[in-house]
Amino acid sequence: MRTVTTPIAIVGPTATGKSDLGLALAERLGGEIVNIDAMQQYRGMDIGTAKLAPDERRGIVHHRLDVLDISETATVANYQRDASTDIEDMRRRGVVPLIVGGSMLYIQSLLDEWTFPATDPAVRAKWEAVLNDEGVEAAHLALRAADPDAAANILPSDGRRIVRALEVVELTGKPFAASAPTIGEPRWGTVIVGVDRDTDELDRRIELRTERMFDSGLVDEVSSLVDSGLRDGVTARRAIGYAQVLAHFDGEYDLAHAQERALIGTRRYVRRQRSWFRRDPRILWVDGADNDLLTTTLRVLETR
RNA sequence: GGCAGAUUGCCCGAGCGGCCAAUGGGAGCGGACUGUAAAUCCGUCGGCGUAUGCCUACGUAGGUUCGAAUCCUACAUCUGCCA
Repeated sequence: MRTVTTPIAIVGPTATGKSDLGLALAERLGGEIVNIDAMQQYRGMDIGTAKLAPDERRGIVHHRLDVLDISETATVANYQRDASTDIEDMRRRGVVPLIVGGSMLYIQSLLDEWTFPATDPAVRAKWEAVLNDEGVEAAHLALRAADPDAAANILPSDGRRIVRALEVVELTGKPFAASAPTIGEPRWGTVIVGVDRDTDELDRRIELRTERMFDSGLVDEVSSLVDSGLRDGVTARRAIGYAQVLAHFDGEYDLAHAQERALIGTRRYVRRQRSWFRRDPRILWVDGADNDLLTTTLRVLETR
């Protein structure tokens, strides 16, 4: 049974209307927002991440927003720790935590109490060097020797995940579980609401939104972020929109093409989000196009 | 007006007599996913349907051949050069 401080998560593909719903619920229920979008954690990444401007936040407190410097590496484990602290504090204060965002891994690691093995820059650098110098086959071979089960579960071409597995095995001396833990009872009894929309309609929204981002200064934003170290980091520069504008700065293609690539990247991101969320049976889906989404959502919440 | 070259599946682009429903890439669609996750990676990709099967397809129409996306002819459209 949902209580006053049971967290509510608003998840789903990008551009469906999660932020608005989050705000409406926060106003109605007396809540605060916990952002669960990896890229919106970055200070200065505003236009391209569709971040709510301070004056659009209707006075609602937002957590986990603008908490990272552009050159810092965003990590799930840090997010998990910090967001948990925020949420527990809110519950003590009698505030409803509204967890709003679309970063799939972040959501699940927060609500399913995943424990992430440690990381070590030196060890990771070592395996990354193997990956870069000797190739992905060599890295996979190394993993096969160190942890056959993990190697069997990670495709021989997936360099990123091979490196992480090698890192974990070396640091912990234990095998790396290369698959996600089973979906269980959500932490804090969190109610998970998913917002989605008809694909054609969502595609149109994404197209409009991308156009608006480029028209309203995304290029300038990226350019000023470059000055403050965007290229030095490893996470922020890969964000959709930012990566394409950077490629444009590097002369890879013209601006129109950058915009086109950003649009396509967003669309594909939506597909990955859906494919991830589809397997989570706990999600209560609502339609972002609903004329009275707040009422519908409140009704859905009452069933829990 | 003349000469030369082009026309391939949703898009780009290989193929230049049989091994072609047609290499590649992109898009689309599906999937994986434990400290970069807006990341990283995989599959699929004419239709029917699962059969060493049928149908429809390489600009259009006809022809040569046992057999054509590939050769020939005409037409259409586009591009370059000459007028």
